[in-house]
Amino acid sequence: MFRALADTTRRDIVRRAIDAEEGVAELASHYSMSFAAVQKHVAILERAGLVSKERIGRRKVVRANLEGLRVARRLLDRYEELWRGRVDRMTALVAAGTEMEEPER
Amino acid sequence: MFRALADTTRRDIVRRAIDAEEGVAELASHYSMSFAAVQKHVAILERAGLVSKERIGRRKVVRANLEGLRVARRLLDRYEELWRGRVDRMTALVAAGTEMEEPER
DNA sequence: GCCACATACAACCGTACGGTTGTATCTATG
DNA sequence: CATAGATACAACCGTACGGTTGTATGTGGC
Repeated sequence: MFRALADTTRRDIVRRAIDAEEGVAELASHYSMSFAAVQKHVAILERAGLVSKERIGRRKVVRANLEGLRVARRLLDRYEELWRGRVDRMTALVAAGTEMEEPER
Repeated sequence: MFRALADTTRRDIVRRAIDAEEGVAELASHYSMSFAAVQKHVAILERAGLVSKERIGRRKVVRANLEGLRVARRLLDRYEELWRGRVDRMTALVAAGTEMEEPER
């Protein structure tokens, strides 16, 4: 998931896939790399659940997957929760009047 | 940034860095790889602004950087904004009674 | 059915990445 | 100040990744 988002081109594809309804070839036209390269990127994004393809005529339109993006965001949210949890625990510790046995080291 | 989060070990280090106050060596003890490898991971996370080190005695304690994590989350939020913007534009389009020239083909 | 278009996939290539070991630096402690 | 502890850094290695070209598959138009 994060691995899929790690590549600049792929993040840009996701961006385009959000509001455009482009096929793979049209997407590829925006970049200075080969069609096949772009297609591989799309495949990776698809496997990561960030994008999905729908056959329309002879094209396959690439659409961003909101739910997929939400999954990634939620993972980052978890970190913030952990952070908050840590702060809470520290606060509780202080509130309980508990001193640290080994002040620092 | 996303590249830094792309590695499993690094994400785990971030997780630990949130509530633990461990030095690089202590962090390394959790993983089955060499000390140097873990240190390189920490260096990458540091360059990405996700983590910072503070000298305490002869150790360097690794702490997660909340602001860094927020940056990543905000980037993902932007995608959702784009998505919403797209929906809004479509709604506006429909509201304006504008028909698509090429319905779908 | 045939041709052109759009996508898929395989084979290959250079390079960056995750890992190793070895050596240097810095700091506390005896 | 010598030594052990903790971190930094450089050189090297295998492999996965981003890119290429070439060929196959599938769909629409004539």
